[in-house]
Amino acid sequence: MINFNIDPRSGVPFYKQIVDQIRFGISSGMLQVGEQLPTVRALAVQLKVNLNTVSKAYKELEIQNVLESQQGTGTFIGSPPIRVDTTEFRNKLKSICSEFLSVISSYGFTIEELIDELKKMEVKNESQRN
Amino acid sequence: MINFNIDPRSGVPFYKQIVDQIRFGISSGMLQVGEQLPTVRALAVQLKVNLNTVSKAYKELEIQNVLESQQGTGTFIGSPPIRVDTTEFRNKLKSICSEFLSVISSYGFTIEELIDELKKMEVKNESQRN
Amino acid sequence: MINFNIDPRSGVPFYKQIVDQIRFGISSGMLQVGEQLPTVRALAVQLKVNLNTVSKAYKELEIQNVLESQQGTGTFIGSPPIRVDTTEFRNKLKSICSEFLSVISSYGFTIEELIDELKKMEVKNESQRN
Amino acid sequence: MINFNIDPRSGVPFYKQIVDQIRFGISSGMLQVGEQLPTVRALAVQLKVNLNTVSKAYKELEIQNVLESQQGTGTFIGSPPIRVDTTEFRNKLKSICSEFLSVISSYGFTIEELIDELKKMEVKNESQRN
DNA sequence: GTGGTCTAGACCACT
DNA sequence: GTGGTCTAGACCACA
Repeated sequence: MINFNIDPRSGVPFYKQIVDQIRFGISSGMLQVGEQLPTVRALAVQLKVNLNTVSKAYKELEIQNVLESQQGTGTFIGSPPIRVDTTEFRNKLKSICSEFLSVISSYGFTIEELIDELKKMEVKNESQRN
Repeated sequence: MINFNIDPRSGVPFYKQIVDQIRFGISSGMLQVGEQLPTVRALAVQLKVNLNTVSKAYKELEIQNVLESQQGTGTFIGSPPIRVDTTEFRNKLKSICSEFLSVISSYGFTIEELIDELKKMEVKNESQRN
Repeated sequence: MINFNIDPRSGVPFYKQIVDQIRFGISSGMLQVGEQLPTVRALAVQLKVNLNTVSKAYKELEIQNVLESQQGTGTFIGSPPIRVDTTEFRNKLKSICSEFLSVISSYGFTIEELIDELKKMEVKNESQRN
Repeated sequence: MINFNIDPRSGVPFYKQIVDQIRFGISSGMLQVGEQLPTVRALAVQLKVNLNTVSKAYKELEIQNVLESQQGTGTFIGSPPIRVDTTEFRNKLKSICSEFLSVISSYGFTIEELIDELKKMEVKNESQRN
């Protein structure tokens, strides 16, 4: 189960925030394979967003085989996809990092501080998983 | 001097790619305080984008006091801002990291891979600076 | 709500006139935190300027954290920033005043006339706020 | 005699900064009617700006009858113009004030603080004149 | 319907 | 030749 949460001020599209939280929930172990997600309607009410917004998020994850919908029963976590390690994929990582560094440098943080912060989070995540 | 480069397929707005590269150039030491940037026209031609797009990028950085433009003279790297270290600031780092982790995990990358990638960039910058 | 108004003969850029009026609206209490501004299209039509011009004005204020835009939703007044009171800040006020005095004196106005005019504006704002 | 001074970071055009300083010098009593100004060449060297820039400033003030040039002898302060108090003029004051308030509010200052600062400057100016 | 981005092309202001 | 502004019109992303 996830504690969903939308931040309207982050600039990240609502539907994408939902997508990200589900993906993160899975990769962090908070969401298990086969587990049922809240209904579109329930989540929309909870997050105070439009029904279409939640629907869009679920649909995107279905297309990517992260979720599985069964008519009349609900939406469930699918089995984890096999990781394909193409150069295109590695470049994606680089480009995300580059953009990210731009953001943190606009706040005056250094790469070192960033790595330190990420390491803290890494440790925290591991302890949660055990 | 920077080797500017636009990737039209990345989905990132052109003007933002320019902003990112300038920010990255400054934080990595490739661009020095007072250094002149290419003219808006020259960069527009080089990147094969419209003049306004470059102008928009320069303008954004000028508002944020990263660049300084003088009509009739050119655009230059401004002096770096003084770092104010409040708890609010540290929290900002956490929230950015958190959002960022959500993005990378949605692509299936782990925190470890991310940190490795960032360390590479850090080393690269340092060797460039010397 | 503001009664927007563009003076094409003032020499001040259109987008800047919009920026000024929004800023003034906020500091005078005419615009409240969270309040929605006219849509870019609506304001463009009303002022008979191009959509991009309004967009540019909104964007500038968004970069400065004065406004918050949500794609698909609208543009809203953001919360005011926390005031940091350094000596550097006080000096900034002096330098702005100095530059300003230079401008008004170039039109033949005296400091006294200026202060009178500012006081009128101050009073006007207070009565509007009640 | 004036201590001329150009601030490239202020955003105000160089030639306008010169114009403003001369006008302010006159209205504050630092420059007296008939007094000779530095030659175009001398001022250009002193301020490290282009010769054309100083020339443009002097020419603008000549047109407005603030300065008088005598070929071969130099440039002098002319007699003060008669103040014409049209409504157009009063509106100009209002529009300058409005723009100015926008600037100070972008730094988080209030009208009250501004008026206080201006009053201080008023007193200072008067004591200088006596 | 909302904001975001981009182009092509024009004209202006400043150095 | 430098940056600054504006228009008209197009297409995209989001709620």
